[in-house]
Amino acid sequence: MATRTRHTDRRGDALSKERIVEAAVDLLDEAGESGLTFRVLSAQLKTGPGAIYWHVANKSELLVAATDAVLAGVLAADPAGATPENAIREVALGVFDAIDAHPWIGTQLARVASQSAALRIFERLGRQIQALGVPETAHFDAASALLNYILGVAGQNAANARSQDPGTTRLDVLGAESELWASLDPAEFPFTRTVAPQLRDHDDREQFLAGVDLILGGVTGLR
Amino acid sequence: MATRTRHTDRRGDALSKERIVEAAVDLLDEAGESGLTFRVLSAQLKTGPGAIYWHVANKSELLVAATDAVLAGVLAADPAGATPENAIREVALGVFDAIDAHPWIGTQLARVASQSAALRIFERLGRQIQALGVPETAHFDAASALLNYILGVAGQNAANARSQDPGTTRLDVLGAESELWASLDPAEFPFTRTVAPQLRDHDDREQFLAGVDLILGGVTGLR
DNA sequence: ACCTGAACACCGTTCAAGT
DNA sequence: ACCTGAACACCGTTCAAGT
Repeated sequence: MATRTRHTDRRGDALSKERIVEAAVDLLDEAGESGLTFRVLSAQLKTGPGAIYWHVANKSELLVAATDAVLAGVLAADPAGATPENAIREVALGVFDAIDAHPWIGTQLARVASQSAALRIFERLGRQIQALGVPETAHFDAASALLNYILGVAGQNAANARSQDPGTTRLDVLGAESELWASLDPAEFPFTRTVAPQLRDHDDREQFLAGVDLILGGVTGLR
Repeated sequence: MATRTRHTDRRGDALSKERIVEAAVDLLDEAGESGLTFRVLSAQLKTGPGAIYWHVANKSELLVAATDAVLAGVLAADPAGATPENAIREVALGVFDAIDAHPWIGTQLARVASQSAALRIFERLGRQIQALGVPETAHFDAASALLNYILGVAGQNAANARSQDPGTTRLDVLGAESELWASLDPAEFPFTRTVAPQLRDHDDREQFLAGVDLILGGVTGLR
């Protein structure tokens, strides 16, 4: 009745896919996407780069596993929203906030089609779409539209995070971007210039939700 | 009154940013994103890798310029749609088709926030939103939602293209994916399984348009 | 079975030297 | 002003050799 398995955890530092993924997530969070290197990662795990390949096929698989690991937590619980609309907002915001906390997830989601993480988001969204009482023929398109919108925002937020100097705040970025928009050629960019002042004090999260609501509005309009 | 400039085009092969970008686009189209290398590119241009750096700051700038070059054509003409809705569909489909022809554009658009190409798409969309007759306060959110949706699809389509073996057709991919969906755990993926049969004979382009229409439906519902 | 770490085949980028 | 191409500082990945 020994509580420990055969010989793996005599010491707690035996290599495993979980430990590798965990270390990769830490590295990505601290050093960003360019900070994840098999050399740095293996040094952190006190081993050689080759050892990682015993547990993980390649870097791409490692990134997928790291994304899954973080999003698993977010998507574990069924959304508690009282209405399907609220449940969808909840799922969307969960992904949004996860990307806010771990920007590299955004890059990963935007890059890799039909990865298990994206599939799980799709499933969650679809179930709530089914509860919305719209024609069945519209379910697939509706869930797909929501997913693609979420993945689009994911990619852009990740890009924003990547281009930010460590010191700058979200407000600095918006201010600079707003000035850039205001300085565009009025003949070529009339709309963007009109909207520039709104950029400075808009809230990314609220605008993200507004987009979700526009899609929801379109879907419920089919009833 | 010589028609040729000082000494640059004595021969037509003098290096310039345009020629470099042109060669980069060709290389990206033929060999994919991983095929674009400063060594291969400079060999194609019959020069050394260092020469490129006289005209282009780095690889990232080259990719941005290549994306801009291709999308400039797509976004040059004002959309001819009779209604704002149709004009928006036209812009969206233009981007969609450009990505279909040059998948690497999708990756680029999904990766780089506020790049000039994305800004031009945003502007085009926004102008038509203004013509839609919805409250002004909604214009920014509406244009942003459309752009993010388009960029999300862009990223996924690029990812699909990247993961495809050169031989496989779109139908092969859909067939395989449909089977994968159908084989998922019914307890965990009820919605995705329900929708799996629709995947096999659905049309990416039509589903893309359906998503645009859902957002448009949400926006016009604000009137 | 699992780990080690040197070595391979690449990258993007720099820079002294040329014209 | 513009080009050349060797060299630098990295990568991901492999693999013979160890335990």
